[in-house]
Formats: sequence, structure tokens, C-alpha cells
Amino acid sequence: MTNYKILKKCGNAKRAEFQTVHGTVQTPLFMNVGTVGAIKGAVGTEDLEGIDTQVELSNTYHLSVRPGDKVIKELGGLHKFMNWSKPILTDSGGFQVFSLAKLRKIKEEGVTFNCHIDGHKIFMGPEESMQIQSNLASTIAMAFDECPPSKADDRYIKNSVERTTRWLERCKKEMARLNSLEDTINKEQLLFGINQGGVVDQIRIDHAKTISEMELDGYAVGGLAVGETHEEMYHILDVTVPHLPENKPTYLMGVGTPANILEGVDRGVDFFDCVYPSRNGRHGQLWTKYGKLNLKNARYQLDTRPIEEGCNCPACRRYTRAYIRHLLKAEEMLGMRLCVLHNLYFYNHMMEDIRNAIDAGNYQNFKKERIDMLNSGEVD
RNA sequence: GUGGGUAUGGCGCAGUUGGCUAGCGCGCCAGAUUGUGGCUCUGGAGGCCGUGGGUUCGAGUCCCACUAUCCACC
Repeated sequence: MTNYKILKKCGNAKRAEFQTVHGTVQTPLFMNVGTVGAIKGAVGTEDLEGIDTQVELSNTYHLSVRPGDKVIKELGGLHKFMNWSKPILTDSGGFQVFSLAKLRKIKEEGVTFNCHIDGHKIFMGPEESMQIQSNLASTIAMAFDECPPSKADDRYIKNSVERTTRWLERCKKEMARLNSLEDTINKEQLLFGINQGGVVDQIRIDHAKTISEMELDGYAVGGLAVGETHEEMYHILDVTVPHLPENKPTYLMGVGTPANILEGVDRGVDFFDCVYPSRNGRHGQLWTKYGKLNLKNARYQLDTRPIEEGCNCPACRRYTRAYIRHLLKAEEMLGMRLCVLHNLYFYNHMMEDIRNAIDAGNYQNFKKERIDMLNSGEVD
């Protein structure tokens, strides 16, 4: 029995429904990134309901360091801890090993690296990552992978990808074991595998075929948006996604800009996540249908319009650009919060528009129209 | 009133025995940021060096006067 049901296709764009123990979600969707169990910028789970968040994303590595996955397990799991009942996806920690550890040693068993907070030595391999994610009791666990640098040579990437495949087998085995244990909180935790291969077509394709045979709950494309061009990224999706199972959700990790998402959907992607709306929101960079604006710019000092005309987010419903700009310049928490809420609302509602366009069988026209609007530069 | 100190971009300061286009931090003005260390990075604008004289080839730097300001004492 599959928990993933395609409702409509429009070209390669898929409109689907995905059932989980924490409820059914509508795809394509954007997951709101809350690395340490909170969306940075003083955004609580009560706020997420108000901006139509479907899935919250947290991070295995960060939560294992602080407060510790065993603490969260003792408190009943991440859902209870955060008081969030909808789906949570936990990233495996593989990317953090690549992105924030200065010193790391990758071996067959796993990776040894230094903690970013106090520098102590940490070992994480597929089994450790699955155990932590099982303790967190997220809805969806991600496989522990290696995300090689975009500048790595083909030989390195090939070896890395082969090891990632072996790690995936170990993840699957460990997940099955954990889900069968008596004291496991979420015995129906799902596992998504991750495709790698840099920007090398054949490695990507071979890897996609290999992991497709492993009967996972979903498939992610990782290792993109790490320095390659947009064209390279779109090309990799063009050649890779067709080799992933169509009857399973597809997740493009860490991507991206509104335009990236519109293009990703057109290539069959269901799930997206990105720190852009939250991180850049904290720094005053806001997304609108007509492109992005930097609210810290002096020209907004006397601007009494909302961030985006017609937007119904908590920031736009009540406050002016001038006021929010002042809050940002004064480094008031409220400024960051309002900007993050606007950006997440913008992303979540763009996804809703995308779903409606696919339902209407009009996705490609919609995409072109929206990308033209984003590039129009008519923010003001 | 007396003695001493200080005066350099919006603010706080560096500027060596006088020597090229006077620097730095913060702020300001912009830009970057893609499975998040509330960051970080990259550019840019802005100064007749308190005022007036003097010494010197050359003065932010030395001398004199004035003005402002701070500290101590009366």
C-alpha cells in the first residue's frame, strides 16, 4: 500500500498527496526550516499554523548536540517537545559534516569531526544518525549521506557516491530495526534516500537507478545549490529525476529561490526546503511576487505601504515598510520575526499557487508568468 | 581666576625623530548569502586634521596667539 498518491500531472510537474502518521500533506510543498527545533527569528509553532506551514524541518546533528536526542526522547519526541502535530522531517546531519566541520575524517564506518559549539570530537555514521532520528521521532528521517564539494573531481565523487549507497543500505537496515523496537516512539518513521553525484550526469543516473531499487519511502536529490550554476542544477534534475520512482515523493534538498522552486516543480520535484526565506528574512531581504527587496535600504524609510501589496501575512496585515525597516535597523527581534513570517508565508502561498496551477492543468504558463514577474524588478 | 590636558569624517580614536593620494573601529549607503553558528563576506560615500599667524623645500605632527572643551586647585 502506497501512502503517496499522484492527483494530477502537468508535463513533468506532479500534484500529489502524501499520507503520514502526522497527517496528510499536499505537494508540491515547501518545508520551513527550524534547525534546532525552532524557526529562527522568534517564530513559534503557533505562528506556523497562521502561515500555512505543512512540514517543519529540523536537524539531527544540531539537536543531538543540544539539547540531546535522548533528552527529547525522554520528553516524548520532537512533536511533543515543540508542540507541533504536523509532519516533521529531520535532516540526517550529513550536510553539517560537510558544511560546518573544519576538520573531518571520513571513513567507511562514518565521519569523525569536531563539534561546532565546544570542539569535542563526535563520531556519526548511518546507524548513529538513524538512532538519533528515531529518538527524535520525526515523521521522515533522511539517510546519512556525504555531500561532496562541488569542486571535487569525478573520481572522488564516484567513490563518495558508492560509499553513500553502502551507508544507505545500513540506514535502511537500522531504521527497520529501530521501528520494530518496543520503546520506539514513532514506529512508522519513514526513510528517504539521497541521490548524489555532483554535476556528473552518469554518476547521478547510476546512483538514482541503484537507490530506486531499494524500496524507500521517498527520494531526495542532494548536493545541489552548493556552488554550481542554475543551469547545471536544472540539467542534473532533467537527467536524474526521470530515474527516480515516480510513485514516491521527490525532494530537492536545500533549494532554493522562488525561481529555483518553480523550475524544480516543472522537473517533478515535490518537496523543497531552504534557509533563504528565514535567514535572509532575518537580515531584511524580503521576497515578493515581483522580486526581492532589501528593507534596510534607505528608500523605505518613509514608505507607509506593507511589504507586499495584497499580502495577507501577519506582517503585511498590520505594519508598514517604514516601521519594519526601523525595527531591523534597531535590531529589534520583532523586525526579524515579521520579515521571517512574511517570507515563509510568501513561500507557502507560492506553493499553494503552484498546486492550483497544476490542478488547473496550466502549470507551464503559470511558471513562465511567475518567473517573468519575479524578474520584472517592479517591487516598488 | 591659576595650573595641566585635549581639539583629526556622524561617534570613538591611530597617526612614529616633520616626508608620497591622512588611516582604523563603529555608524551610514549598497551588494552577496540555497539540507541555518541570530552570522559572515564584498564594495562605496564622507575629512581644507578647532581658528589665525609663524618656522621649513615640506606641517595633522614644531612655535605663538586665540577659541572651545575636560580635569585639578583657589
